[in-house]
Amino acid sequence: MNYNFKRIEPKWQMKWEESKVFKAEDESAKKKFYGLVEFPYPSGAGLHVGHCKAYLGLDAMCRMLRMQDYNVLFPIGFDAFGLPAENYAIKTGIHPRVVTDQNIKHFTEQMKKVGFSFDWDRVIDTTDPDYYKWTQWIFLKLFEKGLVFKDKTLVNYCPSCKVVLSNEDSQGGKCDICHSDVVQKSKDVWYLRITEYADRLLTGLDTVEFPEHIKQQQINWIGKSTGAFVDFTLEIGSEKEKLTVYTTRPDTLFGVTFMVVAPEHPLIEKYAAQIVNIDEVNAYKKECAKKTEFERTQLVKDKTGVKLSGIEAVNPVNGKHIPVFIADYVMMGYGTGAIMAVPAHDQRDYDFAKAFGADIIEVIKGGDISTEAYSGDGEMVNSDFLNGYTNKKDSIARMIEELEKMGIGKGGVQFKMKDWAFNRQRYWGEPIPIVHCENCGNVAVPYEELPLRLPEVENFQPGQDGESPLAKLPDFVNCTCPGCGRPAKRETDTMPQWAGSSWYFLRYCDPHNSEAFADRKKLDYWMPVDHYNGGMEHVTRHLIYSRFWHQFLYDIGLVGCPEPYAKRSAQGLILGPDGEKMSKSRGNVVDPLDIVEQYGADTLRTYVLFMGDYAASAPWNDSSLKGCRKFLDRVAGLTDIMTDGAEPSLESGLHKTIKKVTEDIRVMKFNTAIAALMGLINDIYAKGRIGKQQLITFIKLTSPFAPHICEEMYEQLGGEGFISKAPWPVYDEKKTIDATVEIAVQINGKLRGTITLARDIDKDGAIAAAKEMLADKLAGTIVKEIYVPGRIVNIVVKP
RNA sequence: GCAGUUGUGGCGGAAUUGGCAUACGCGCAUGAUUCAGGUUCAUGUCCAUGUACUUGGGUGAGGGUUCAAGUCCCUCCAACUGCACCA
Repeated sequence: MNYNFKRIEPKWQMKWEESKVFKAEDESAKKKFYGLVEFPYPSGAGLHVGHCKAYLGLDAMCRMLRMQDYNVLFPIGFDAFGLPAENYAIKTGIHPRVVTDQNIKHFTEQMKKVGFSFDWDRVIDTTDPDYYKWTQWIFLKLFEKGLVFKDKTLVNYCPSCKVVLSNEDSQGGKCDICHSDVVQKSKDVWYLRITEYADRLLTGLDTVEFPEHIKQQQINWIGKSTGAFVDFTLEIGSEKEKLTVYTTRPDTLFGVTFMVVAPEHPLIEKYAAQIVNIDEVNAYKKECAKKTEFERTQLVKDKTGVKLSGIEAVNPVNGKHIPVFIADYVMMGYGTGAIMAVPAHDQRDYDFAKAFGADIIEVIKGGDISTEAYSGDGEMVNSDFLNGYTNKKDSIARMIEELEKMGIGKGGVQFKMKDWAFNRQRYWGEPIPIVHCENCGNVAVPYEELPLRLPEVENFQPGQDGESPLAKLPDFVNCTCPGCGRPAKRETDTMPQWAGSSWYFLRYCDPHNSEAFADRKKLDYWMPVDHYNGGMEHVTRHLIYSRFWHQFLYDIGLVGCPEPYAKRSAQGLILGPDGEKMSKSRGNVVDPLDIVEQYGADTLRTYVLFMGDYAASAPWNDSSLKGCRKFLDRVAGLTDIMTDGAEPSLESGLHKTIKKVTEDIRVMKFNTAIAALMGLINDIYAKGRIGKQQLITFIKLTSPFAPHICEEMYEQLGGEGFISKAPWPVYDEKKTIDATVEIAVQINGKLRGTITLARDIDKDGAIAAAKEMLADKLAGTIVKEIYVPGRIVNIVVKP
């Protein structure tokens, strides 16, 4: 057959669309499979080869499963809220809606040209009011259940540009845009109480099939630690104040020689009048405020700080008076913002003690505290009732017991994960459906008023004091309070981009529902997602956020399964031909549509999946791509050597290949599946002929990778309907087993030749045959004879 | 620093989980087809040695277990990714 992809590919793409070949049925007696890929942000740059790799893996899998008679849901959509469209609007004045619609159209065309088997009737767009209505609805449910709260926090703010800056945009304490000094400004922030779900997010991992390294990243991100809260007493002149610290080693309490509080700790303002060196302290605070989080963590070695003169702390277990410092190695955002310092057994405290001349008291034997802190195990000393303990677990348990008895502390846990800051001072996002009323406080917009539509604006620049552009619209801001009917003001911030993607997999189950975010019956049928593939960059934030939303919806009885994703995988990056990460500035970007144009979508598809281990990154290679094109040319050419009857000598290889391809696609080993097909086609050409039915089997196996050419061949061979819906080949186990096997023959583990023997030969027979072959090489006495059936004979001799 | 992953030909990568290392593809070499380039086809291609049959060596380095190690154990080294003063 003459392989003309420019004619074949559009032809089949159109037929698939017209016949809705990939439409998922909401009711079916078939087994269901829900394959999910991360929906793209429709950027102006268009489809990237990275998108192609991410989608092609599951596309091949879904194509095979459909042929295996599964009811497959393989949807796609657009995560279209976000900064690029807004920044473009600021620059050009073109509304983000216009740009987003253009980009979605462009992306859709491009994806169709690659031949993904998406169900195009289920496309969703997070910026569509019919969609974000339900994003807002779920937000209000969270609000209703007390999982949304407002708090003040310090943000980086540029007084000149009047915008809130991210840490990245404010390095060195200077605004990235105008280079004026950035100040720390107190700002109201909406939080989602995700920490409430921290434990659930951890334990849920035991019930899902994620690769170990992905689980580990989530575990690290959540960052659970167990320890204790201990109350110290501060003496400030004649006043007393409780200061609670969090520690993972309460058993080292007798080794505490000073305390440290974070520079932002409220204690300092509260007792400013009593702190003798308050000027010095304030100067230090100012220094710290200038440093970004990033810089603070860079200066790991040099410990800085200031002693709080006029304040002393009392160690609750021995009554010792110890000094209190502020230092920026203690973070306000973790634990209680204050620590008890045990320099003998914590390297940071040790470094600080050396720099500031504090005492170092050993309470665990085993190290040399004259040179560094010792954090290993050992016998407890200088510790009153803990003396003699050698096991960390026991001494910690005993100390917590004593603390609780004395009423000065208790066991507790801490998480690194913080509550989720859920507002942005931006235009192009879901409006937060809250009204501020002087009388009633923060009031939810009534459910029936959703969606709260994003109003039209003329100017997309942020407003005064870094407010959202929405704050400039009196018609939007001024409203009446849903509670008391008095004049009130709307929240003008919008949700972060993570919002829309936190539940999109639910909407795919029932994308056009106007009564609910999805019909419960349909959710129960499709959920959980059977396989979710995406990038490594999303395994912490997006994956955790969406698990959290789903767990919440489960708790309030709106979804039927506790975890949204049964299985997760992550594809590796495609690097540029130079082995570096693809980027515009490097000029090493490969445009998938160029490849489709020049070589055809089937070549692109086959190559991307053949490149190497799906989960590993690999550089793009044009020559290797041509190799895949050659393979497809050879596939097309098979019709020229086709015969009516089957070629018997191909049967065994064909059945082995069915087995290999079927198993490999299921576990995402696409590269070896394609290699097996290449091996088989070499064999077919060597034989010079292939039977018609054998050829049909071969193209069915190839079709998940190169669907267009296979559809075309299937049609020419008289196949009914679409190959995409044809039954997947089944292998006959008997035919995958050869009657004879080649067995390696070794002496002392070294290969000395091979012999071909009957598969079912017994040990004696195999060894006898091997000895016969080795007759002239067997010198010395035979010590041992090993036969691994079907594999190897090893004869151990001693000279 | 901590955690995770990975080290196999000139390159991308295979290896039924302890059993013939380098499947498949690229590249390269030789030959055929072609006016020529390209394409296509055939053969070869881990390294060393030999005319061939052969014989050594070989999976980041070093050691160990085993009849047998890319695979298991110990000690290093390197690279990548994530987190990072988390008390």
